[in-house]
Amino acid sequence: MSRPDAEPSLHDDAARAGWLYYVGGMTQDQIAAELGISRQRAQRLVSRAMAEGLIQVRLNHRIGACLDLEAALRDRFGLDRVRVAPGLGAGADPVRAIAPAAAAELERFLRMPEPLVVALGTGRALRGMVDAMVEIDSPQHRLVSLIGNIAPDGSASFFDVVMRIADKVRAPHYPMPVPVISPTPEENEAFHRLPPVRKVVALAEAADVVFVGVGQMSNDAPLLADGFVTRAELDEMQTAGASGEVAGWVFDSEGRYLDLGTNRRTGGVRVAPGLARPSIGIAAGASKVPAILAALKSRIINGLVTDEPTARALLSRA
Amino acid sequence: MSRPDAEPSLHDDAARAGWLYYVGGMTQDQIAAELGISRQRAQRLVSRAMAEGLIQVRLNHRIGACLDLEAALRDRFGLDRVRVAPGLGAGADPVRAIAPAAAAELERFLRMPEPLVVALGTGRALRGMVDAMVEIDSPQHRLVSLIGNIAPDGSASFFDVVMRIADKVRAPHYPMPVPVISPTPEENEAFHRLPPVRKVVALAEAADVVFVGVGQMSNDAPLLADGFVTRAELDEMQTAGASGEVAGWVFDSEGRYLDLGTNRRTGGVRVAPGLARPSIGIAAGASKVPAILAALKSRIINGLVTDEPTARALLSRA
DNA sequence: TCGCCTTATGGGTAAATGCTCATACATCGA
DNA sequence: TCGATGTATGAGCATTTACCCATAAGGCGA
Repeated sequence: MSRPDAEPSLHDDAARAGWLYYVGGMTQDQIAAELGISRQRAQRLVSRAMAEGLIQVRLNHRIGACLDLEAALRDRFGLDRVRVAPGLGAGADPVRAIAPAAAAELERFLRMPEPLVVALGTGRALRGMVDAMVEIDSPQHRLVSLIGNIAPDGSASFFDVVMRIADKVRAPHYPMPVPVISPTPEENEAFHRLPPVRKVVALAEAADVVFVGVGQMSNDAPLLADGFVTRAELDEMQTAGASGEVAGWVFDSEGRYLDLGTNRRTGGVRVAPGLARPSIGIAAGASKVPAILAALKSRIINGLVTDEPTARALLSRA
Repeated sequence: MSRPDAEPSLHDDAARAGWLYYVGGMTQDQIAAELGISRQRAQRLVSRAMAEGLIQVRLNHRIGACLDLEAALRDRFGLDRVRVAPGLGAGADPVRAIAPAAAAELERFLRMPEPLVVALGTGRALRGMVDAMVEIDSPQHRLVSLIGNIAPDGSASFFDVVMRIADKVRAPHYPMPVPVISPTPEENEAFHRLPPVRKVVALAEAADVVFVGVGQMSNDAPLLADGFVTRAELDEMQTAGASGEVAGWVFDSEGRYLDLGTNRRTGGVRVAPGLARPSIGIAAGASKVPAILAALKSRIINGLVTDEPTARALLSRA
């Protein structure tokens, strides 16, 4: 029995209510009458539509101050693509601010007709970007992960961005079937000698465009919070000048990859600095400023999506 | 640097306020505090951002497209009630797609406490609607058929919708005890002179709400397939510009009833065009597009339940 | 089957929002 | 200079929305 959606699901109702509210400009009373439900239920549906990201809001105007910051960043770091989203005020999660802009930037590439290989890192920023994306049918592209998808506890999907994007664009996708960080260099190498892994690695290295988050290596490092490195390993790398990481690979304040600590056991593909293909960093937040700065200096990334306060901080420290 | 401390334009402020409101989820009070303005000004900026399209809202859900189509149909044809169900893909029976939506629409009326007279046509679409209906005890309403229930072979129930609905709502029901199409105008008139028939006709003409299918008059006409008209009669009416039919009454491409062919011998009640009471067409399918278009033009129906591809076709031909 | 636990529902209410209006300010023309 | 005209502002108020809570409904294990 193929009956895809015979009964209007909760999502359908929520989407409809949200549409009537935000697009149709109706009050919740009117929506309740229209759908034959109570006002409270209408309110819950509308709020659910927003919470689940069924309703997407974007700013269709470049605020002058942000444009100025973009131009300044472009000048100062020789960037190809820069987007600065308005800040949301202290205390707000900067991912909320940059997600729509990041999604728009990714969609730009996905809408190109010629087939592209898009390489992706992980992290909360990329996760937010994907959530803010619309569904877009682009089966001509290939999506490849830069970073292993096997977490320390063996679970397969952490912030598995590639899978989620692939859902939305219906494009072939290639997760990196290795541990994010292996216990020993030998085990890491063993994984990377496997032919299927070599294929994915080759694909990632040949990517036409790269989207990555940027992690700080201060005490609030995502690598530590997510259990990929121990406190001792973090200490060691901090002492050696670790400033940030991209796709799990740690670099110093000049953006030079370190040859120690977990860098000897990190799986997947390191984003090569200084290449011509677009390499877009998606990152915002005061604690990430030194890391972003370093990645920009060595051109691990040559494009940036960030928010207003982060942009200001980058310029004042540069 | 390009514009040292340029005064932020009104648009900039509006965009920023709208951003903080819709993306940041702040209250207008908080925005006012953040930007150092009065709450009223914040409110005006937010509302301006929306009015000028600085803030774009879109729905990231499959039914989003359907809602857009509904709005377009409502605009284009001045309809009161429109539902567009998501298409089920080529090859699938469109009745399957629209039946749940049609049932929901009918249930809306049946749930009303005040007694209604509901007039019904026949056809596969209405049959599907009834099958998709839940049982609902509404003895306050009366259900009346628009169309005769005597088939050419003398059998009484073909797609007899009224009986089946009545089963589900346990409401009094009034079949139209005349032939769908009589052999001669005289026989038809003889039936309609009978007092019981006149009562049913009067009831149908006073209906508070009408649900009908819409039949095409191309070579795959339901009237022909079900043996109500002969091939010769169909030819004659096609030559005269027949475009579709509602409850057995044939009309041209502008929705004007023809005065020839079987229209002179059709029993039951013709749905009068342009009345205020809801008259909901339940119809989908590529071959029905010209018929639906005609019925919409002359407002034989002022409401529509259809599916996505049909909705698109209606709009592109309109 | 019963009773417990989780989840959904609708009433009530405080907070937030949108609207109207009187007023202030500025611009422009006589 | 004065007045007229148009526009922006904030106060007050009606409407709308969000949240809390008591209760009902549904699911699940004993």
